[in-house]
Amino acid sequence: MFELARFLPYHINRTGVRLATAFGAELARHGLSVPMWRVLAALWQGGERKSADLIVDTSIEQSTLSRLVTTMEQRGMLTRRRSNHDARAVVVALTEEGRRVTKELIPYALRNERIALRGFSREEIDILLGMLTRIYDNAADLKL
Amino acid sequence: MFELARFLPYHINRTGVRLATAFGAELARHGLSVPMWRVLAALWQGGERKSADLIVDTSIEQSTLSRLVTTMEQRGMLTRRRSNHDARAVVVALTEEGRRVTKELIPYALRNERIALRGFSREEIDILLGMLTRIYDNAADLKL
DNA sequence: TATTGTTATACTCTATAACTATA
DNA sequence: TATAGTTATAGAGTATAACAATA
Repeated sequence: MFELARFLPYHINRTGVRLATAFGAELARHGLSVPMWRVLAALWQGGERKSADLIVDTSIEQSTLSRLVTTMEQRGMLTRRRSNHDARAVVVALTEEGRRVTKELIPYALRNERIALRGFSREEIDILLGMLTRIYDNAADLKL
Repeated sequence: MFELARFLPYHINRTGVRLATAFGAELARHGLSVPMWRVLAALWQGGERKSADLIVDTSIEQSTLSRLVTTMEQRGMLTRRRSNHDARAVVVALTEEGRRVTKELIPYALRNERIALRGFSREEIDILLGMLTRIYDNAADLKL
């Protein structure tokens, strides 16, 4: 009827916690938190995103993101400016320093991923990422 | 070099956050948090676990778990007693009320899982759970 | 001395709502 | 009126270390 060992959210959670804890320790040595890394990683491609996009990209809640961006702005990792197209929206962009620290951390992130996926074929990884995307999309229908 | 869309921790995190947020809303209507549900779910099979086991089962950090158990004990969901075999260890057990609320929540949990896994075959689910377990095991080697 | 768990502290993230500004 | 974001506040989780009890 209900077996924890076959319950998907259980497996997702424990795997996610383990990955985040390990990388979080490395991030802490660089003075960063995991949510900060998520913002940097989301900004890495393209270099800038609207706040609304960052909420989607990072799964960080709006008010948390707003203050996180303030902190990171104060530390010189990114800039915040109003959008030209819609002055209600805010565009967040990496600074040179933000790019530097992100570039410095990417090898650690990829190394951890490689270890986590040890023994997986390229094909298996594609299948896994596809499944996680399908679940993410399906879960949009879960009622709050 | 680094693509967020192909980065495993990114997919794990956003899927986990979405699942936890949706079920957390249901739990809140029962006066519970997601970590509380994790404790209940871990205790469901067998009805009791040592604190050290619960840390593994729930991925909740030791001091957080200790106070969480205190809260749940005060609310009558579970009991805490010293182990007979080793009086350093604490055994946590569901009360009748704890069993009742867990039993009440299981259908919601299973319903959410069913929606999240919509379109998946039984075979695919087995493959997915197997992959997540392999990643979890591999990730034990990540250095902190 | 080592292990299991509790408590204290400071910090971060979340949730909610009130607020500001722009549309 | 609606939308994007900020700020305020309270609550919950995390990290670390100090502490107590037991081995």
